[in-house]
Amino acid sequence: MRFSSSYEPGEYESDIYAAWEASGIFNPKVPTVPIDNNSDGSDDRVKKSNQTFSIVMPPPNANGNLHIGHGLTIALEDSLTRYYRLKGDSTWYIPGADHAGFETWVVYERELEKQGHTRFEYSRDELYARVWDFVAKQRGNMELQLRALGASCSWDDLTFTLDENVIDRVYTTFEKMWNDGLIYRGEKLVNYCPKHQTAFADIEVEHQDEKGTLWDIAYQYDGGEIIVSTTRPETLFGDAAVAVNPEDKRYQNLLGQKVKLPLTDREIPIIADEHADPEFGTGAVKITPAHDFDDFEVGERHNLPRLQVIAENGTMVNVPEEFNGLTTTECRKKVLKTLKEQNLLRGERKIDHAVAHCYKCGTTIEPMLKEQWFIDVKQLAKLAIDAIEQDKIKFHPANKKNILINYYKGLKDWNISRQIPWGIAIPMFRKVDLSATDEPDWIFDRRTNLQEIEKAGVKYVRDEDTFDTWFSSSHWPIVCTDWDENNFSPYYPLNVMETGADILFAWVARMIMMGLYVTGEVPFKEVYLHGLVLDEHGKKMSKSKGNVINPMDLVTKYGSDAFRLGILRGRSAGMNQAFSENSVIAGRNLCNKLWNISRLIQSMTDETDINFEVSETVPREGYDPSEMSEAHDDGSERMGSKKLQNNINYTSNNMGEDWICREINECVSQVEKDMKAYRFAEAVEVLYQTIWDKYADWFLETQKVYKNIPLLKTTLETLLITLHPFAPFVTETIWQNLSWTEGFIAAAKWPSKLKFDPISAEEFESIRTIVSEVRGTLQALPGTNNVKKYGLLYDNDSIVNENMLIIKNLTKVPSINSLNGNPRGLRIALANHEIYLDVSEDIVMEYKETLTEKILSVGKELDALNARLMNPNYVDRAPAHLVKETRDGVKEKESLINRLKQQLELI
RNA sequence: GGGGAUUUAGCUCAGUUGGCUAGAGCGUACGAUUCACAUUCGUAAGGUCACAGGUUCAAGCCCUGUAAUCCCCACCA
Repeated sequence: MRFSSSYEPGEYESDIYAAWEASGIFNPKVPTVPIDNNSDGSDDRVKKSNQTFSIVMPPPNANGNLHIGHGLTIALEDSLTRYYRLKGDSTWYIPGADHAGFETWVVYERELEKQGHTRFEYSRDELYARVWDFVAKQRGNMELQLRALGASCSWDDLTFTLDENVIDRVYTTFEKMWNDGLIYRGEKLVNYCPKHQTAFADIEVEHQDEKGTLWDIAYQYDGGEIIVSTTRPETLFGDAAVAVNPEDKRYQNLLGQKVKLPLTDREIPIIADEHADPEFGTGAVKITPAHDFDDFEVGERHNLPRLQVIAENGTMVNVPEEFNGLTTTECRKKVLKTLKEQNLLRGERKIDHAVAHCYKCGTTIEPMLKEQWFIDVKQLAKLAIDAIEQDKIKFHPANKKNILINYYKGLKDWNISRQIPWGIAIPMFRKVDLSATDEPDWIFDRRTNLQEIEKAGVKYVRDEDTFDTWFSSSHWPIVCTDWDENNFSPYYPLNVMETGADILFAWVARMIMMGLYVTGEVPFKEVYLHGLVLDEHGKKMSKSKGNVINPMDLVTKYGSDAFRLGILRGRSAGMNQAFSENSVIAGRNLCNKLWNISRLIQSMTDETDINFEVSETVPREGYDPSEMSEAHDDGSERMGSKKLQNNINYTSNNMGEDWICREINECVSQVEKDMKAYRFAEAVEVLYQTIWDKYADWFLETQKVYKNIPLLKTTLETLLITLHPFAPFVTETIWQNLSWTEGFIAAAKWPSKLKFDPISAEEFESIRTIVSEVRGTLQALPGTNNVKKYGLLYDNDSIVNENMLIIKNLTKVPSINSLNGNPRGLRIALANHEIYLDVSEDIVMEYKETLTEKILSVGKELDALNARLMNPNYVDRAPAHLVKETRDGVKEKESLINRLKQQLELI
């Protein structure tokens, strides 16, 4: 016996993974043109394979640990990959690791702080080298965790986001964009975090509603004043105008009037602009083009000067002496105090307003005037919109299609500069010698390892900034599949892009634009987006709430398969859904069930081999999967219940065999459909039910009476292979332990359909009905331990007669005997067979009430069916097969009621 | 302000082009127990499918409206 009595995943998983990895089955095969695959019936998969299946892993942070979202990602992606591998496709699941520019930088900077240093003590190149070492030391954890989760990816092809080929590709794109005029350097307001001292894309900023104060300040002029409302009095030093709405009657006469900026000697004009909302505050608003996004636009419309008054470290500059160098908070206090003293502060009120925060440290984002590199996104967005509107990419869930199109339509130019050292250097060099007027101010050059280059005798220095990580990430499908302009790649576009719905805009949207721009093709044919994994109460997981579930803990506790099965259950595309340990326990139980099923079948096989040497005489050829085909409707080739020779115990006609073949076929088809439609939870569900409720609880119980070893083997193999994509470890472990299987299940062939006799299969249903009703009736009878008390009687019923042993085993009744004479006891009415529970009249009397209730409930069902038939519109308009179904139903219910009534009369 | 979702059993969710007599897992109750598995087996209870209208022979599903919950985008001087 090779199997221990329960499945202990920890004992096998790492060895199994190591064996897979060493075997090379995770590496992609070279796809080839199909060569006449019918003539010789050749089974060589590589030769036949002309299909590719490619998928990339959204690269986890190279120096981080996997969280629950990664666990879901891997469960989804690896199930797909393994499924298509079993289907015979050349599969390529490409793993990745992310330098995670800003994330890692934040961690590193904290590390520096702990050591009592700051980033400003080092040059950009020194910092880059230091972070590289830091990451190298941390790296590897997450790769081990990916293996523990069973990710069947091609490790030789792991791509790191700072690999040379990635940087090369990014520079090539940047150069192309530069030459195409899609890149420009602009002085714009950017979201700036004074703590991290870097700019952010709009998407990286988090808005939060906060209580704030709105102050009214008087801006005076000769003979009058205008009251402006502001939440940011400290920025008044940068004011360039006061704006009022052109429609606002109150201020018509003031347009063009110059007012004196408080606390200064400067004069600014009152202008008309729609930005000013007459309903808000006093209807007059101060315009600070250098420190507010709206004001920046107003400034552009009216050609106002942009005066910077807040420096990059968050302190005041270009302001009167007494305010200079103060932080914004200090400055606000002082400004308010001074205004009050000068009697210019006219009121204040509390308001709710949204404030932008750094998504990492929570510091208030300061809109800052900076020169940055921007991508003009109009053309790129159009490429993407066109492709999506032409359905070149299919979305799961489907509603993301329009959401994405809307996003592209409102997309603003993309700031790709970041002021952090940890990232890909921007390959642009600035002219130092401004007297060389004929030369361009900026030139593109790949030599970013140099700080300074010389071209045509002119010196240029490298831009210190690095790329936004999303700029390089947007090339991910291109770089992972080794696509290039000359050779393309048979794996590009990817079959599917699987990632979190939360980065639809940040990543998916940009990959689509970039893929189309660089290759002319969409980067993937389908997109599957998963939602957030919430805690068991449907709340977001967070460290502060303490409800974070670590996937690796669950893997250790219950096994990788249990985790995968658990996290896939009850999950559908794009939805944020709850997750609890219970679902993992259910998965673990399934693995254990399968383990014990296999243990039983192996022991049956061993026993047969020893006692009867059946393996020599069994008509095994009938079950060779390679020769299996669709079942014949006429049942002419009935393989499921083929009798075994040379063994008196086995000369049976077990209809459960045909039935299980039918059910397994149905299950396999359903899994195929579900995988095509990305319905992972449904695929797992149907497998769960087939394996447990049908195979173990019914079929195997019949096999304890009549063994059909070849069929047991075939059906077990079929179920193992079909479950393998979702539970790779336990299926492989079993496969390796079974005495008759060869190779890796991970590289096995997807099962073909089993042959069976549909009539037998259907007849087995009535056995199931009999058994269920006997069980139910026994439970409902008064007293306990009824199972042992009462036998069954049958009258002239061939189905019961032929399946007596099976019924006996399934119901556990002590005896089944032919009824001699008049019927007695309690009739098992549902299945319409002549079968009775041999109970005394007293017991039957006590059952009377139950029987009456049953008649009533069936009567209700009958009434409902009849009511439908009484409706002439139904009979006329509903499809014929439904009407027939209803009529058959009526007959069935009527005869059931009759049988029940007869029973009642007998009492 | 713009957009997207969700609402079905105590909990978490299925329910695909309308055919439903609405399912599953967990939980609950009752019963079982040597011979694959207590990580087990059997049986059962549990639902006005959020609400109100409409379309249809037929609505959990389609249409209109309402309510609640959640998410995204933009903006809030």
